[in-house]
Amino acid sequence: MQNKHHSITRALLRWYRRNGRTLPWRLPAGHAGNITNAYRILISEIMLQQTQVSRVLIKYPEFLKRFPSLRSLARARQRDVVIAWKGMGYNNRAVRLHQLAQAVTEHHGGRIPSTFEQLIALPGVGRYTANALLSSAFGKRAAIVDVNVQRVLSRIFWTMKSFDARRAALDIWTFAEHILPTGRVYDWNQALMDFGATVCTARQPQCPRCPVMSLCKSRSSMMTRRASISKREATLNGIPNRIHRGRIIERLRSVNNSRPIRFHTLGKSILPNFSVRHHAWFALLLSGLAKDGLVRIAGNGSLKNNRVSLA
DNA sequence: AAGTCGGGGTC
DNA sequence: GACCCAGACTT
Repeated sequence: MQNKHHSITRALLRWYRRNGRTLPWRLPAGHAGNITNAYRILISEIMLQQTQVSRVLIKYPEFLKRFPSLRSLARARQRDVVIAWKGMGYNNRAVRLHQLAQAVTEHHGGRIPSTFEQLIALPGVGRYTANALLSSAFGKRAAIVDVNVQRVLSRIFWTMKSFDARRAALDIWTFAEHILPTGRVYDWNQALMDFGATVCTARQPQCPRCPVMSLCKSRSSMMTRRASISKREATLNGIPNRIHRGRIIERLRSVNNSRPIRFHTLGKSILPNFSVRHHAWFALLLSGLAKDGLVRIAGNGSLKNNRVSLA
């Protein structure tokens, strides 16, 4: 069994050397340990949370040009960070990233910390991102489990029948740490993610191109492990509230902050037929955005005369 | 443990 | 039109 792990590790590392993607935030295979800019890795990791590589590739250079260093990011106004975040989605990430930069400036002398406990204490940094930074920015031995690793490992080591998605989600971290190679951890982590993104894909896995097919528990089972049924979200006209939230932020990006937009004007730009019956719903969205620290609501008098801007 | 949080590409 | 995505955070 131990032998099998090693065979798989060897095969995937070999595959990665030949087929790994070249990405602007990544060191080439076999070059781990070179000097890396932790800030650049950080930006990539935050951007990549629930966001495809293809989109990050577009926004990454622009953002780095706008905020070349952690200090420049920490010094910036939050709304400028949110504006620079345009097109990325999940705008809360921009707020937390800005807070992170300020926390690092204040508590760590402007240097991104390099222990798990310090990293995971930072806003917007969870178990995955903390370990990804340890592995990618600091060359430490840390396992990571993202949606790719989750899928690749569960397919290789579990059959469809034996796979319990709920249990596996918890145990996969333990398992990933168990099979983590002693050396070349950085390449191994990158290899798992590239392999999941290009061969062992979610929808139509390219098993004929797989270097470990003969060792894979799920080979020939024709399974593409389906994601769990998505839940119903709160919607208006069938459009989830979070999409409307995004549209509000997008509208506010082009609003001069010294001249906040009126509640009613903002509403009409989001919903063409905006009227009184939408007021409660719209106010709920705005208060949520305010609670997240994304917008500021200046209230004077009635609801419809409130003025809104990016925080 | 379940909900919430974007947006754009793909099939 | 549903699925997918280098997750984090709240309740």
